[in-house]
Amino acid sequence: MPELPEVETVRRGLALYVTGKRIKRLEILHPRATRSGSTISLKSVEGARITDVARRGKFLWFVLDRELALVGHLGMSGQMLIVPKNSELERHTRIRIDFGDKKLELRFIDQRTFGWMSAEPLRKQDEKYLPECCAHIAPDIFSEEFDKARVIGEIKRRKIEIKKALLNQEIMSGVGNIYADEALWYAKVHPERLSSSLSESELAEILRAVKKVMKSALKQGGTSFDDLYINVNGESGYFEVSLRAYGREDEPCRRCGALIRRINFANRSSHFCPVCQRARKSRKPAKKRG
DNA sequence: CATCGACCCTGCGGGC
DNA sequence: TGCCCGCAGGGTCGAT
Repeated sequence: MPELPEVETVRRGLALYVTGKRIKRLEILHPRATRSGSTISLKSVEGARITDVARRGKFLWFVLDRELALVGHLGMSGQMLIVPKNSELERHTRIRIDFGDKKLELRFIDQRTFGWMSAEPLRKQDEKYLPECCAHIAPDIFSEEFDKARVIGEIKRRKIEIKKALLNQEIMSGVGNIYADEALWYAKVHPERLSSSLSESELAEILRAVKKVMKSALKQGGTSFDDLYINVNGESGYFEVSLRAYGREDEPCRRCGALIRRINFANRSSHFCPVCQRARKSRKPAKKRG
């Protein structure tokens, strides 16, 4: 369930260890660990030196000293761990990367195999180089290229539920099911409100909430580092104590005390306060008929 | 083109 | 105790 804050936490942890190192050997332990549709063999990154670790939304990649990037997506359950080479192989280890280090190696572990790694050519986009598989992903709210007015326009011109718009990585990236629920709770907007019906100020408020929620998660996620053993666990970044909506079905809203509701939404669920987050902005008393 | 919904996958927990 | 089913969900792709 890693969303932007978790992926950024992983990126920072990885950068501490891998920057400057050379990929000596990459071993693929599961056929689904590589991105289907990728044309370049993952093994072709062997021999490359890593100059940086970059991220856009939930995608992260090793910047290499060649016209290629090693991209990773954690999917639902992916983890990237820097662990002792002689430690027992976790059951769901999909990829191992040897940097020629005597003691440590990188392991990509992914129980549900929605995650992957891929060697991707670079494509120039707005004076920046992006891996091909990330070219369609919009900038995230912390990126320099983030354009608030454009995002608000993109949301307003669509006729979809606001939560769907928040989850659409081509409008704005990095937001997943958990932080979408949280942000909508803070902004007091019902997840099923039609995107085109929202005012500019409501959308600006939602974006503020998205930033606030992810910023505070990032702050907490960034504290668990250790120079010797970097546990960059994609799932460790959630702090259930601070969640206001997600996973709180039938628990009291921390603002008004009403019970949080859960509804089905596109193969998953939405959590919201039925009182703070009205489906319509104003509620007129129901007219009696007949 | 825009939007929707099925699908990929595994582990876990509830119901019986 | 053990089986079955639903649920968790990011991204992609085919259908409408």
